[in-house]
Amino acid sequence: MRIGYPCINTSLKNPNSSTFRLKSYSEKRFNETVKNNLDHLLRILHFNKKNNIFFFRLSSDIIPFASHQICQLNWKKKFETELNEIGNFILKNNMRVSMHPDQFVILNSSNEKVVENSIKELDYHSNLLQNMNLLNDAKIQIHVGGVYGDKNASKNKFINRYTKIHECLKSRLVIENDDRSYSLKDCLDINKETGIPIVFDVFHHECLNDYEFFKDALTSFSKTWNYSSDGNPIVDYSSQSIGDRRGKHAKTLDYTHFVFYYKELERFSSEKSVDFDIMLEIKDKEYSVIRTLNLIKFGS
DNA sequence: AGTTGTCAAGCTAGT
DNA sequence: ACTAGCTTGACAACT
Repeated sequence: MRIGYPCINTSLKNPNSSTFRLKSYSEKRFNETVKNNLDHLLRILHFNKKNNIFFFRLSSDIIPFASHQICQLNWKKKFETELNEIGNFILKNNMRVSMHPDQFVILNSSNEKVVENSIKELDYHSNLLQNMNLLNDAKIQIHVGGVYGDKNASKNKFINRYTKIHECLKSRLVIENDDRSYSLKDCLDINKETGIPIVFDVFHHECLNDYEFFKDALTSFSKTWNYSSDGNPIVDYSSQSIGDRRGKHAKTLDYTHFVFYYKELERFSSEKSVDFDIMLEIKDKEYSVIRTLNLIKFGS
């Protein structure tokens, strides 16, 4: 079971800008920023290795404006060396990475322009992972999208759009249950039609579920993964930030809450011979991962 | 140096 | 009607 964190490492300082405004776009700025981001990513991966962290979510901002018209540079070619080096490091160390495109990626949107932009953005994510020569276990996770007042119609829209995307992207794309619109059960309905694997977010599942037993949820979601090609089923973990609005992530690890889920996963794992990878969506990032690794190793 | 308004992109629920 | 929140605040202009 690998445990990881998303996008940012709070221990390492990034001395340069990681992105810029569209207004500030220039080839020079672009090249400097991408170079800096890739160098920094490699530093994070080294940090992770040193701390026995083998799962990490790559920021979508590594190549700024990659899917925007303004970006006409062949960054895959220009940064081939860096991309290869990062990919080799990940593969050599049996690491896994994933990505989570932001909220503007809506495959089931009723606006064709939004869909078009979404596919461009997904292509960028797919190209980035592809150019690092990563395995198909490097997933791109998105939410199902909007409801638009008719969930069934919107689910079907997702299914139709998904069937039309190209195989390379398909081999990486996965959906995640969200906390307000599409529950695990909704995702399973979509999986039945498409075969798309499901990332199971346990916190979202607390917020929105269909009263299923937790064990049944684990069984059904893990079955959507073809372990040999997709890798271990991914679980997203976070907990409620106390006193804040429902769905807001906690700033630091809720020890008891995490242990409950970890033990459930561990038990399921040994019974069914399924291994999971857990993504900790906690504001203090690698610090919480290191705490959980110590907890598992030393039991305290 | 520190503060603050704004940033490519969508959608939902809460106020 | 407006805003917080979302996987992650951070850039850039201003004081």
